[in-house]
Amino acid sequence: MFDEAADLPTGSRATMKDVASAAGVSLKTVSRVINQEANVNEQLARRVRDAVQQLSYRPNLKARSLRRLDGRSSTIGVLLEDLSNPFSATILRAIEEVATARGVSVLGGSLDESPERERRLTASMSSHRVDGIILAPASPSHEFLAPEQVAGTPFVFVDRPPIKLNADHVLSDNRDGTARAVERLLDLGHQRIGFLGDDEALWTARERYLGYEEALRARALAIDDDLVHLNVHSMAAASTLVDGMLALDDPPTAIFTGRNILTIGVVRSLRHHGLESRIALIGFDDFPLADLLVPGVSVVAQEVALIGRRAAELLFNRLDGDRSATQRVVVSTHFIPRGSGEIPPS
Amino acid sequence: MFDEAADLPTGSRATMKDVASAAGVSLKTVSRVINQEANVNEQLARRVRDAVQQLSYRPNLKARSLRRLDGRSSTIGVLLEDLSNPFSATILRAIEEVATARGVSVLGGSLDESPERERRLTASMSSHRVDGIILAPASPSHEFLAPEQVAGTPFVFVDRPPIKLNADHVLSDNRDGTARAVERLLDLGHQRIGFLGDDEALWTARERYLGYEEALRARALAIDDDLVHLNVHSMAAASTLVDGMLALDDPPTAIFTGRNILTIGVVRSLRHHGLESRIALIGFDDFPLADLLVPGVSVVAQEVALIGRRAAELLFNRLDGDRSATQRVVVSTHFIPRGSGEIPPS
DNA sequence: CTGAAAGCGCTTACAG
DNA sequence: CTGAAAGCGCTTACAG
Repeated sequence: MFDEAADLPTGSRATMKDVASAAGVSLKTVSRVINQEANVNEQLARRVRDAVQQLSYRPNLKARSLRRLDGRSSTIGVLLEDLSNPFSATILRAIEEVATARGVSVLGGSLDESPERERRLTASMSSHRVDGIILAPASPSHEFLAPEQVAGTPFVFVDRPPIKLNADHVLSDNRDGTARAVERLLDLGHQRIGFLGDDEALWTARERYLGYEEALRARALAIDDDLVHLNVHSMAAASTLVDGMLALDDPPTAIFTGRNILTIGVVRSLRHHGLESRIALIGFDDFPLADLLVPGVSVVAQEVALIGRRAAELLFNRLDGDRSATQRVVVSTHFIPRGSGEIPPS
Repeated sequence: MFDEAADLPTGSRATMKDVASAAGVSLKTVSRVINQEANVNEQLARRVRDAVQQLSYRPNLKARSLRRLDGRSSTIGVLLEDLSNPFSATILRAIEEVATARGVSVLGGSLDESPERERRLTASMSSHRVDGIILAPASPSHEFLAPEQVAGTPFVFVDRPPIKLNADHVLSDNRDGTARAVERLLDLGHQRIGFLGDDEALWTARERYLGYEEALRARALAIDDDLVHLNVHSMAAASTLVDGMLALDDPPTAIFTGRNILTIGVVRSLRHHGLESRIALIGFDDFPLADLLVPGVSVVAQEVALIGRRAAELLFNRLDGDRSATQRVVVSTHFIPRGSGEIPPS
């Protein structure tokens, strides 16, 4: 079983030099065969390939990229919020698809909304000399990445735009998607529409709130502070806030949630009060089984995989030499009616 | 904004040599400071640190690992089924946690049940000279990895054991977990329990079926072929098969599903027939919102993050020099009662 | 405590 | 078409 590697001591790997002497040719000839350069005698090439097989030789990319003029490592860095959440996981997978097709590997990392982790992991990626970085940013300023950019590492931001840095980015149309969904509720006759949103420090949370505000303003409706809650971080907090809104003298007839865990919190509260079929609900972000709940939960869905793919395409375009102006790509959200968003005011 | 990097031409990075001349010291002194070796004059060290800052210097890990005796790249490879599915994503994240704490980066990849992709991506990891590989395998034999192992790359398998290769692995107790859940149904008085399972080629699918068989045998109950369906690949297929079982003269009073998407297919079918509160259901693998369905879906849950963590720990133990015998770690599943599994036969 | 030389495994730039 | 020498950015092994 180990015969093929018997020529080398255990624990060490064949080098190009080993292949060269096994094949009885020079180092350079092996390099030519490995890199599929033209003009190699077929007989020599054969001997080289046999030796490669024999020794289980694997070219050392670190040595290659150290010497190559372009210095490419065939690696990109992908830093997202949390690789275990479906949003980040889907983006990573979409990027991986594009990268693998080009023979490029992906170094992944989770930032957990920590600016400190963002600094540390971008520095680490930089030490690995990745060819480029795709980043769903966590920090309030990306000035610190300017030296990396100048040194030649292209950055593409996803989900949130860069701040104090000029770089390509791919975003969802958070504001428009929200405004159009809220308009639907208004069209059904709802006048009192609650809003629950995530941390105001997050660009996406602010944009979604602005979409809500925009839709109400367009109908000349005032914002009722009793119905608006920002900085809601958990499912439980969302439930509690809805409990409170339902106890108002003039409770909402519809609710819009700016994030899927908040949507689920609202579903729990409405169920608890037996109101899930009386009060309308639309959530931003789709989630699994939303269609199996009763009623099905209507959502503004993001094209998550498309966001990842576009980001990867932008990055590889830059690596292919595209020097044109920085791009902002906006990926459209789409509304999925499932029942909860189609309930009229009662 | 770019002043700090002004000393170097755009598109190039500072090297240790640049830092050395900026600080007016030798290369070796810079190396000492970067690697935090003792016995460096504090004044020189300061000058070096200033120059590092000034030039935005980042040590080049590729060059470092090329020269270092241990050859470590501070990178591990993680190849899973599909980085976008919650199971793989959770494992990846758990591994990342352990790796990051040690300053090690993670190269991730999806195998999509393709043996060819497994070969290609392990070879790619090998070319990147990762320090070790964690693998949820897709191929029917892992003999081809023996040369990599001999060359010194440790492998840890997750979710499924290695075949024709001796390597550490971390598994769930698929068989026991299933047997114990089916026993619960038997204890409730169920005699006709349907089983829906995934592709028989998958080790986990076979184990879960064996658990079902074991539980029935222990009660001297015969397996009824009309109630057992293996090689069920999709939610829709599961629904259709349940439709068929329900039309039998002697339909099942309970169903066990070997995978979460099959569980959801069964829920759909039972609902369609209005039987979700009449026929018991237990699924292998938890899924989001299982508790929000009516009735809640009882499941055999895996400790997914723990599987990832254990795998990472095994791998780093090997990298730390552990030469003891190959280990099999079995992580216990646990039953979560939510209602659907507690329905008695009618 | 500091540094000059050699070498990791490749590719580059030249010769022949 | 093939190969010997130099060098990528570091660490190692020695001197001083």
